[in-house]
Amino acid sequence: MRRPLTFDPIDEAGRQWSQRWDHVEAMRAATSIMRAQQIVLARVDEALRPWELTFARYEVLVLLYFSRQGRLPLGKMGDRLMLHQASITNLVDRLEQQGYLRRRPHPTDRRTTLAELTEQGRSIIEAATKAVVEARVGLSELDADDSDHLYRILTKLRLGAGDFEPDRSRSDRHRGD
Amino acid sequence: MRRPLTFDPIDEAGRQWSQRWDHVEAMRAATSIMRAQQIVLARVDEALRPWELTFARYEVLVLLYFSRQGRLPLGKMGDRLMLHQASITNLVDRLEQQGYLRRRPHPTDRRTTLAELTEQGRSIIEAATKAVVEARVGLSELDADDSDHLYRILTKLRLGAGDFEPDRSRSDRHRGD
DNA sequence: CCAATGTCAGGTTGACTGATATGC
DNA sequence: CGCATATCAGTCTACCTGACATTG
Repeated sequence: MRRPLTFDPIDEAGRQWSQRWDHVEAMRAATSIMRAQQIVLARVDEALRPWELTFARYEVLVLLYFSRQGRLPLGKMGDRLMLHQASITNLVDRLEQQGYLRRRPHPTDRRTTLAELTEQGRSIIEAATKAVVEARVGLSELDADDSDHLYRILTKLRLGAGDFEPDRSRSDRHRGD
Repeated sequence: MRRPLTFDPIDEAGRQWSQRWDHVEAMRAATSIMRAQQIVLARVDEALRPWELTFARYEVLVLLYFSRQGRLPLGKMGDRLMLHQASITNLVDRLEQQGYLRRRPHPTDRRTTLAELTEQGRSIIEAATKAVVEARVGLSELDADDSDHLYRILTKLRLGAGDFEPDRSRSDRHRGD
C-alpha cells in the first residue's frame, strides 16, 4: 500500500525546521509521540481484536479488574482514565452490550451508577491481557530501560499538564475503590 | 470539571499490573504515550486555534512549506506524514476550502494532483509556527535533552514498525521535492 | 492488462458541547 | 438552593474499507 521511505521523515523535517525555527528537539519529540501513539494503538487494537475490544475499552475493563470488588462508579473511572464523562458513558455502553460488564445502582448514592465486571468480563480480561503482554503492549522494540526512561520523561509532562498532584503527606494509603 | 488526582494513575496501575502480569515497564510506557499524545495534541491545537488549524492540517502545510516549490503530489505527502490516501484527500479538502493551498494538475503525469501553498498559506504558516514554537510544541516541561532522548527511543519503535528503512549507501542526497 | 493515483461513499471510534433529569 | 452524577443529542476529527474513473 505505502511506499517505504529510505530516510527518517522526522529527522528530515527536523533538518529543515532547525534552519528557520527554534526548539527542533521539541518538534522532533512531539512528532515522534504522535506517531508512536498510532503504532501502539494499532498494535494493541490488533492484539485485542479476538475479543472485539479497543485499547480504550480494554483500559476500562482492566481498571475494574484492579478494583477490589470489580465495580466502580462511572465518574471515578473517568477521573482515573482521564476521560470525559460522556466518553465513559459511551465506553460503558459498548462494554455492557458486549456483556463484559453491567450497570448497577449505587447502594447509598442514587445519583451514581456503578459498572461491575461480569464473569465473562473477568475471564476475557485475563485472556486478552495475555495477548497484550505477548505483544509487549505494542513496544516490542524497547527494553525495560527504554520503557522506564520513556515513562519517567513523560511523567514530567503529565505532571505539568495537571494530570495529578502528588500528595506528599502519605503515599500508600487506600484510595477507596 | 475533573477532580484532580493525588497520585499518578499510571504508577498505581503499574503496581497492580506487576502483581499479576509481565512487562510492567512496557505497560507504563505505552499508557504514558497515549496520554502524552492527548496532551500534545490539545496544546498544539490550542496554539493553532487562531488560524483554525489542527495539528494534522498544520503538518500538511509545514511539509509543503519545506518543499522547494511549495507544492507536492498528494501521494508523496501521504507517505511522508504516514497518512492514508483518503485522509490526505480530506485534509487537503479542508485546507483548500480555507484558502491555504490549492490543487494543481501535475505537468506530466495526469493521474497525480499537486497541492500548492497559496500566498496566504505561506504567510500564516510563519505566524502559526511562531505560536507553536512559543508553546514549545506542547512539551514545555521537557528540556532539550529529554526531548532528544524521547526522540531517540521512539525512533527505535518507528524503525521496528517499518516507518522507514535507512539507506546506508548515501545519506544526503536530494529527494526530489 | 496491470499498476498507480486520487476521489467518493459509508462506517467506526473517541471526544467534545450543551441540555436535561435526578438526587445529594 | 447549589452542586454532583449520569445520560442524551448533536457535532467533529481522523481513520479505515471498498469501489471507482482516469491515466501511465
